Amino acid sequence: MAKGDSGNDKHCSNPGCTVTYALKLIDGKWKLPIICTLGEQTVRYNELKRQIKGITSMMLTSSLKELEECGIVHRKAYNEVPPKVEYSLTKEGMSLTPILFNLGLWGQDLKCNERSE
Amino acid sequence: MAKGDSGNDKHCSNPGCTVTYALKLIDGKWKLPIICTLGEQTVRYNELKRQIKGITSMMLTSSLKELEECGIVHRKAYNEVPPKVEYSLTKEGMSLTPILFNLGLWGQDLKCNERSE
DNA sequence: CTGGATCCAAGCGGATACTG
DNA sequence: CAGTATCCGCTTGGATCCAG
Repeated sequence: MAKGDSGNDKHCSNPGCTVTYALKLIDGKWKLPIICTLGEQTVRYNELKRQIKGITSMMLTSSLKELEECGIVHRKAYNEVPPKVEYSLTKEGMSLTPILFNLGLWGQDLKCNERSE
Repeated sequence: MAKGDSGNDKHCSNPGCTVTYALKLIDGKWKLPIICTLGEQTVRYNELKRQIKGITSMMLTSSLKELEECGIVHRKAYNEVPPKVEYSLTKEGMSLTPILFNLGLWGQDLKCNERSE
């Protein structure tokens, strides 16, 4: 609609391709695990790292930063020693959940069909 | 549930992470454009290539193959000379559309909030 | 017309070590 | 505790050429 169009976003004829934008926000190996781990709770950095098996500090930090920048995750830092930072989903982040749930149902459906090949 | 679990799919606590599976199916630069271009129609290979600006034969072919293998796209080849192959969405593919639409609405919402930063 | 094969560049993500 | 910095391999996708 405004600027920021890099050339070929005309394909997704239906919603104007905020779909592509949305998918980009949750793209990357760890975004989904982070979002799901947060859920309705407020979780500290190291607690996230502990619960999400296999993630490194770097990936956790950078993923959280991206999720924060686009408004999915809220970051609250306490000025204490030792440091304490809590992460939680924003209301926009929480509104993703039902959509992902539907997507999951759809995926489950396709998974079944796969077995009949 | 069966085999095929590569280690850490336990994160997405809600639907069991068929979400991750679903997202993987539509992952890649061209899957979405292809799905949206197909829509309700039946489109030939070269017509797809023409409508999806920037895609190469290779990416179109491989993307279509993956979409076909997972049951999103239907491929119908006519044994003719010159060759004629038509692609269309399966009913599972079409059932994705409303979900993507909701995802698009969600993305649109986040896009607006972005401007206030 | 509908692909397949090969080569190559860029980016994502992993491993490791370090810091306030 | 909560990150940062650097290096590096692997995967994704693009360019080009070839084929039935």
